[in-house]
Amino acid sequence: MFALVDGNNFYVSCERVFRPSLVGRPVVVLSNNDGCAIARSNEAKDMGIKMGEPWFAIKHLEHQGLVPLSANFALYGDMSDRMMSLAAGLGPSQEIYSIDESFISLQGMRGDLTNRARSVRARILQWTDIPCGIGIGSTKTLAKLANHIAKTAERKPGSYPDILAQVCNLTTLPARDLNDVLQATQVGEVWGVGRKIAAQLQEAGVHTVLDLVRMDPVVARRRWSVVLERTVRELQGMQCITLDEAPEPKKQIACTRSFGHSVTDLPPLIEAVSAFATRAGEKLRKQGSLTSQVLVFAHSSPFREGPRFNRSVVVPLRRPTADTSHLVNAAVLGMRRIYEPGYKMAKAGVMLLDLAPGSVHQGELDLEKDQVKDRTALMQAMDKLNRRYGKGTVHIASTGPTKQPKEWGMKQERRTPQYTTKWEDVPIARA
DNA sequence: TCTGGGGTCCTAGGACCC
DNA sequence: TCTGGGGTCCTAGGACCC
Repeated sequence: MFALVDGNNFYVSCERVFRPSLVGRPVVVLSNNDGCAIARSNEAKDMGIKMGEPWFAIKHLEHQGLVPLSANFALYGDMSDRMMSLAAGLGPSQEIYSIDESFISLQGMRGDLTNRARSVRARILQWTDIPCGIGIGSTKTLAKLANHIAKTAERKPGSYPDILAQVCNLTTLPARDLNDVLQATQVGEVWGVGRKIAAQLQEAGVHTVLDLVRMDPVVARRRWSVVLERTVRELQGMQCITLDEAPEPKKQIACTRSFGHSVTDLPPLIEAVSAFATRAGEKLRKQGSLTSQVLVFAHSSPFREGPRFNRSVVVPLRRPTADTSHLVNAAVLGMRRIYEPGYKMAKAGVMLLDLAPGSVHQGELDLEKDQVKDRTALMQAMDKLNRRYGKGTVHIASTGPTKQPKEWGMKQERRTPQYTTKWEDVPIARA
């Protein structure tokens, strides 16, 4: 049996912790460059704002009280750590699935699990100020579904029985009530059923979750895929997806950004991919891997008129490495290769592919020992400085004096307020 | 004028090998 | 002139997730 603990409107809730005046008001958190809405408060959802909607299309709602905020990912990561450590108290093992969600195994747990979940939810709210929903089911897919019901029952009274609000335990629901709940839920709400598959299922007469539960898994596989077959079986209570406590290291690492305004010249593109390669290298060293292929891409805006540009190139490295200077060189080489004047670039990025375990100096066998030490020490020093003083404080100079991101039209990232960087610094509210 | 970023898994088809 | 069958690896693209 599994529980899924999920912070409500997570980024908005994090902002409200430090700005309580935003409680009860429509709030959106915007992506990089304030491009589009990536989190919405309930009030903002009620205004009809969709996930991912561009800011320019909803800007007029400011007159109606909509509050836009630039994202502060450092803060959200910090709040996430606190929420996760409290959620872990629900059961013996935990899988952190995303910044605001974790699955908890409830295997071997005795007693009233619904009550236990309610007290964990209350503790998270009291200690972090983050409201969350908890769903319990016999498989991860059912726990996800239960979580959806818990949040929807709270946000839209009458959509489901009130008793299921905030904490929804499907394992203790009488069969008839369970059927009612499944019938009241659209098939597209199921974890693993996206827009495309949902449309195909509707076409085939499968409208509600109840319809999907009653589908023959063999049919699901034949007409769709093994993925849908697994989903159907999970909904039927057969565990196909296991808890992943310690996720494998990433198989690829990306750093990509849209520009604040279009970029046509080569030098700013080179600076951009240099910065991306630097960031990607930090992530690479953090998980203890080496890369042997660097992919560089740039493209024009798919939303704008004009000549389209969309190119990428994979630059092989002489040997696996995690050395920022090699990554930057490869990224610059790649950008020079794909660049062509006359196009308005809207986005570029660097991806590290073909990752393998290893530390930075393993790829440097041809260097003298002292040089290896220097290299490693240099990379470590850079990582440390950047952690302490903020991303991009130090980086490899690839084209002379380095510029700040804002010169290619990007906003500086918001930083975690100093007083929230450590768990111990946070005053804990007492009952 | 203005439209996020970072991942995973699965499948089909081609290249290549014996 | 006749030209198999099976396996693996790689890549691109699609669908999904938050």
